Amino acid sequence: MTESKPTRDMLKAYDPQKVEAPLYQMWMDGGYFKPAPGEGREPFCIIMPPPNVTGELHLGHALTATIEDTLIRWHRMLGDPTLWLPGVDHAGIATQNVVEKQLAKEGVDRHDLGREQFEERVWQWVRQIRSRISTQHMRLGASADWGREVFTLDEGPQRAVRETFHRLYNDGLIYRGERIINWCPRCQTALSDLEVDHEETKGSLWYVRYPLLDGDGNVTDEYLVVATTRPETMVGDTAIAVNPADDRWRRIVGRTALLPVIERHVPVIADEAVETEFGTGAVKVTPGHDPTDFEIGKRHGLPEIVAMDKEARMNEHAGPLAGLDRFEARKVILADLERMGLLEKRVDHSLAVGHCSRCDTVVEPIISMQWFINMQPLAGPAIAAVRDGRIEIIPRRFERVYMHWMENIRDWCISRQLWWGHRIPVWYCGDCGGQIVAVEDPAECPKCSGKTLEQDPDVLDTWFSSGLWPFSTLGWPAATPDLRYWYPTAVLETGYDILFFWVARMIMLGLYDMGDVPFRHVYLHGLIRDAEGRKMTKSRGNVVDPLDLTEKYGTDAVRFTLATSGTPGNDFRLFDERLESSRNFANKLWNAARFVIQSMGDEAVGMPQEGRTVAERLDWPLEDRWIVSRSIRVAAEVNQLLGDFQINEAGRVLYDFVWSEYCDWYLEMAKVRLKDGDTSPLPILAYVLQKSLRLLHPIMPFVTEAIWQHLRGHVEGLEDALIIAAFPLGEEELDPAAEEDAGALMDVVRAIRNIRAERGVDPARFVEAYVSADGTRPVLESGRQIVEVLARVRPLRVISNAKDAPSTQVASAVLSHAQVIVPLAGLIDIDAERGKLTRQLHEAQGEVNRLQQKLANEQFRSKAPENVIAREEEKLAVARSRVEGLEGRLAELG
RNA sequence: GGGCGAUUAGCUCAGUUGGUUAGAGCGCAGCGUUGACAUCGCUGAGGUCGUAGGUUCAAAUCCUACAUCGCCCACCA
Repeated sequence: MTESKPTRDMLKAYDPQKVEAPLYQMWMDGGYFKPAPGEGREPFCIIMPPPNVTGELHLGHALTATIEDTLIRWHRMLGDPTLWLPGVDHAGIATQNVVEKQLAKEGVDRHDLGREQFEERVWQWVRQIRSRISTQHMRLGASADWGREVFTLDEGPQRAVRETFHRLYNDGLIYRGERIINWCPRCQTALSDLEVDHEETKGSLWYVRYPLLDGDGNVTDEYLVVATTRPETMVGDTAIAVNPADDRWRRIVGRTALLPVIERHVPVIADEAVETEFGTGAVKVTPGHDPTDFEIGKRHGLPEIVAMDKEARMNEHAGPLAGLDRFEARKVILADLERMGLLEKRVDHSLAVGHCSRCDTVVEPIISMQWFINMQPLAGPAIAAVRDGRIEIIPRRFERVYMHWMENIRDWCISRQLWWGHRIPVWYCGDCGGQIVAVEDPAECPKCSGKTLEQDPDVLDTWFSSGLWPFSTLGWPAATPDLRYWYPTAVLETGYDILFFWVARMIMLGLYDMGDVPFRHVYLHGLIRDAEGRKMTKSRGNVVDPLDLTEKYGTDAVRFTLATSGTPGNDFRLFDERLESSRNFANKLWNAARFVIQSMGDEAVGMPQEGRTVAERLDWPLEDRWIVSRSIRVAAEVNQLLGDFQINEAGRVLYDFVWSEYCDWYLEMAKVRLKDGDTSPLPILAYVLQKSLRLLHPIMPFVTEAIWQHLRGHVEGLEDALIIAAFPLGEEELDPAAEEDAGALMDVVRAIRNIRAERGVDPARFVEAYVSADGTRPVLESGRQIVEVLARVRPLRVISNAKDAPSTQVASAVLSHAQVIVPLAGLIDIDAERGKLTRQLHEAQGEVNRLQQKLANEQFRSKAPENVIAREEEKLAVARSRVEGLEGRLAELG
């Protein structure tokens, strides 16, 4: 293709707002987000957790997008066929609530509109939000294959839902029945156990007397005291229960008590579930309004009385309480009991009250006809999949959490009395009363051919369709090539807060429908908190819009911050300072590139052709060998870290390499030659720069691509776009000798700078310096110019013996491989100098002693691995030479 | 009631099979603006790795207990 000469005038500061949108467009136009075939390489697929259509994306989504995009871009650059499949979730109850709130502002409720119109109203909302969500993802740089975006209510997923329901039903795993469920009186629907948040609440425990009856049903003087936190549910009592092993109560088991207020006769029964320690050891049994009591009731065949309506108002079974709100009813019945002399006492008691996770209303346990999935048969294979490693959860500790939940799993109430969602694919025949479960809408009753069919009005829990997501998005139940190729997917990445809601169910349903796990790795990220460590919530008003951040700091800065602020599974706080530092990093990279490009002539620079082995690099200048070796090491580390999902560490390694090594040292070293008109560092500058861009691109796609496009006209052999450029693997040969030698050289520079700073030498002034360095002498000879320029030394005298340097009016430093002596007439305080050297000598001597002891230890000698011993010996040698050097310096001082 | 996480520099956090003198960012102190970057550079100060035991040649890292904070799960009504 034709190389257009890109402009060399890069802006002085990186301006994200100028480059991001055009670059994203360029990637889209290039079709780079679509999977490319990769010969013999394993496909890499991530199904994006579908954001709810309840509103804008929040920081959690930005974190998800950053982590997933990083992995996706990395694999794409590795040459793997890579698919990131985006989607959106209809989010049944949550979305319905959002739209209902809007309606409330208009003074209407959904019943005023009717089901059809209400649904249309929700669809309007969905259309609006969906495009906003995709746009936001694009602003974050998400390289998802937008052409495949799926919505949970699309035809495909709808089909998957019906198919799965049908299969589960036929296998006897879905059933309909009257069970006690969690009812939200505000949302007016059943909830699953997971949708109930338990809040520790200070409440009361009331001790109520229940008179006992004699054999003829007459009230006696005897009574029984039961403790309850919910006196209003008394009206639904159908028994009193005590523990069968409780001697205090054994004699009254079998007798009958009189339920106060209602005056119902209830039996005293014995059941193991009753704790003898609690209250008086006797409890009221209310099967209609308490899960435990429901179980007791089943065991003893007790009547079940539901004494509340859908809004949790007391109903006709509540006697004198009928028509009262449940909390009002509590007050009334307590007053009645008090008046009747049946309220013995009240004590403080704290209890966990269930609240609707969507609207925070106190949930009412209530008996209701609902659809359930029998989970135990599904949980078994899902437990096995994690246990035998077919699925790995990162971090590993969540595997235990997962196991615990799975092993104690309870049936899942999947029906919701909502209008927004997947309608339950069950029809009831008006003629024969038959129940039809079908994938396609039935035209007539298969039993009686009746035509008056009515579909179940309820919808499914929104997580039912989410549970099918890894394969419903790929075409299941159709046997599509996509499904065959991409399933099981590689990684499922999401917050740990939806491990049970979503991850666990995908695993169970994936195994059930597909016969294979839905993904190999589950990566769980932590929650983002505000700078004070608080959870971000709308009510607290501390929610941060990720797009505000990208506007302020640039997308790459936001991504880098999110990617490096925390470790898998741990919450982290978001700080402005951190974002600033990330923004500065992007700018640093930009300016380093600007310098490199400006240093180049009109001729495109070729990068070093040789260099895979150290032998090919031996005649290069030391600093070139050093930075190239470091870049190889860093590339290898980054691949390793990304493979281990340690994105934060990978980011840190790259930050340090680019800033502290490439910019702070190599660029400055290269300038020494460049200033002399020597262009020989250019190929290395270009080589390390483009390599750094490749390595950073997955985390910081915009600034790296922007630089790449500038660089392309100046450097030969760069791919058209960084997004599809090859990722460096770091497989070339390392050059440890160069790394060590360059390290020694930098130590000398640092030591001289230190001396200058401590003595207050005028920064402009050149100083004379002596370096005695036996082993590193050739290094210093060849690096003389670097030391002279970077430490402002003139001249640098490399000597073989420290004694050959002046001994008066000098400042000195003893390094592991060299001694530095800087004559500074008039600036030296001998006492201070002596004090400093003496202190260092003490430290060094201590080090020598410690190492000597360690090495003299027979246990250590015999048990520690050889390389550890060798390293300790090397350390001892270094420490000894340092001691000698320091003693020498002190002797010179006199 | 069970379980999990955190506790490392002034602040926020890294530190993944136990093995240099425990690191970074920000902040702080001193110095520095003649062409990459003040969104910068140089130099530096700052930590008995929560406490107490234990295992080990060797512990921030493994084990036990405890403390503080946070979270999850749970049918003592």
